[in-house]
Amino acid sequence: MKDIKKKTFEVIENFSYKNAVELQKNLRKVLLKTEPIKFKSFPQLVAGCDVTFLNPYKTPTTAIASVVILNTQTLKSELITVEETEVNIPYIPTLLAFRELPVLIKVIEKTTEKLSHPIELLIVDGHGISHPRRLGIATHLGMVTGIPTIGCAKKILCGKHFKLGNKRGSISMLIHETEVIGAAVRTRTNTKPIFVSSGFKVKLPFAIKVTLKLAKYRLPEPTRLAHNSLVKYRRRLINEQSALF
DNA sequence: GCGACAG
DNA sequence: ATCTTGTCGC
Repeated sequence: MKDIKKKTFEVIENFSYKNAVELQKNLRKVLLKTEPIKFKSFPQLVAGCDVTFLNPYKTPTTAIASVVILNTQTLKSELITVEETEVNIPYIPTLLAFRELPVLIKVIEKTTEKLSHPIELLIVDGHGISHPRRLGIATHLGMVTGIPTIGCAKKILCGKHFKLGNKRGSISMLIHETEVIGAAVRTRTNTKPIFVSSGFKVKLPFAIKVTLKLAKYRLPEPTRLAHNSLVKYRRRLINEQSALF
């Protein structure tokens, strides 16, 4: 996957809409030749990641990313890593990955240095293949790092689904152009569903199973805790800055 | 042509 | 994605 990382940074460093879309289409072809992993047992540790920005409406700005390693038995975090990077690409629908990937790759590499084994499974805040070109950020990140990933988004990017039951565990397939691209999953009774999809090397049924097992609240614990850690980190950064004068 | 559009 | 108070419902 060394080549994929290189190509990704080439597009980011000389960014254009056309080149970004072209890379997604090429990665899609590679993905179709990739065999999913067979998980023999439920992983002991599952990672989750999220990104925030110092000023989300301004470009360039500072991107901050967090990875949480979660113990799936206790649902407690075992390790939290945060990293920062400058970003020059704005948010463009369907091209989110090009804005958030550099800081995510950085924080994942830092996390891996601290661990004795590679990350077995990673839940990403965003879509996997439930994307117009089937190449959302969760899929792209998995292909760059080689880590099996699951996409968990709070809103639909594309596709439709039938109504869900109101109870936790209710599911409805997300369909786009007659294809199943993911699922709307009710992780909490009487709460809006989230949208789960295969990212990299993980099949949809397992992605749904993991998501439901790790979701105490609306979002699965790995991504929820990653987001919480970023809220605290960002607040601290902003307080330090305003305390300077 | 128009609207929709993860974070 | 951020900011922001109270308010409603489980």
